[in-house]
Amino acid sequence: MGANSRLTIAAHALAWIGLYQRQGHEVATSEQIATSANTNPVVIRRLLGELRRAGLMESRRGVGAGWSLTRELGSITLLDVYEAVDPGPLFAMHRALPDQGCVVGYGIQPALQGIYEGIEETLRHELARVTLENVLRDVLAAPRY
Amino acid sequence: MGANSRLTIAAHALAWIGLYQRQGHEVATSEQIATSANTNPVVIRRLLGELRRAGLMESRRGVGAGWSLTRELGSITLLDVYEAVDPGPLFAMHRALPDQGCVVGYGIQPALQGIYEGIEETLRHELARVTLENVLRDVLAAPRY
DNA sequence: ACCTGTTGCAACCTTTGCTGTTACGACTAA
DNA sequence: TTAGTCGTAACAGCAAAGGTTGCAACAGGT
Repeated sequence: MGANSRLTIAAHALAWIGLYQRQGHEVATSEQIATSANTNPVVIRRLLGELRRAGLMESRRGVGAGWSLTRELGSITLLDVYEAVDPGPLFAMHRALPDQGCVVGYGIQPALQGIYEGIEETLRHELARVTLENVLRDVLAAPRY
Repeated sequence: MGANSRLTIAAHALAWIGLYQRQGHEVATSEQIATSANTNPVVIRRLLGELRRAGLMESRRGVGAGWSLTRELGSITLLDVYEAVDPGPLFAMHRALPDQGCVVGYGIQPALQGIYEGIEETLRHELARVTLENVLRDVLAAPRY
């Protein structure tokens, strides 16, 4: 499957910023987050831009600029992040319309539509059960050697 | 997300073959299924080949060749089909290893791994609740005009 | 023994989406 | 005015999905 890492990187960034703010800093830069996630600052800015559009973040420009959270980590769920950065359905329909003269070709899309919607609703429910606070707790619980 | 239509096309093919066999035919050809799904026979043969590897189908060659089910539609679930044609995780980790010297970079992958596994387990459970018999019933229940 | 219809499979192309990178204007604190 | 950071466009590289063509392998009918 064309699985991507957008949810992973976004969760990483949010956990990083949350921890950083807890340590007394006001804002975090895309450069700092990119270093931790081992990627390019522009990738981070693009993702955080989508989170800002969803109301989860705000950014300041100019000298001493950077990113900050608009809510506590405990009130942000993986569902909020998922919907912000990973839109679109889990399963795609046919690329070309099936043969509408065939009984199966005619009925398959409505049938699968209903089934897929139920499954995606369950997925959203699961994502909504995990907060970024939970994620950060698990992150800090990783054993160090 | 890079959603693909493999599960959709495979379910379409299975429902088509199941109905066709119920009408007294022994085998179905990739040509017939491709016509119903409005795609190329080779695409169908590739997908059905993966279902055969999973033990859900068998194929005959030569004149009068084609595809047939090895089980009743009622004993095939969407999970069987999903695992046969759509392997790999739902969410990807970072492409490059995060900074292991950073607390978040160090703990993020184990943390997300555990969370993702739970979510995928729930997804599999949901897929397992739907049989191809259910799918075919819904297909035939589509209103005709 | 040949002909015919179908699968099995390799090779290639196009499209799409994600990721990474460079570049540069916009903005703001000092 | 300067310096540091965001905002965003543009482009390249890569991978996966889907479509297409071509052909060998196979098996039933004649």
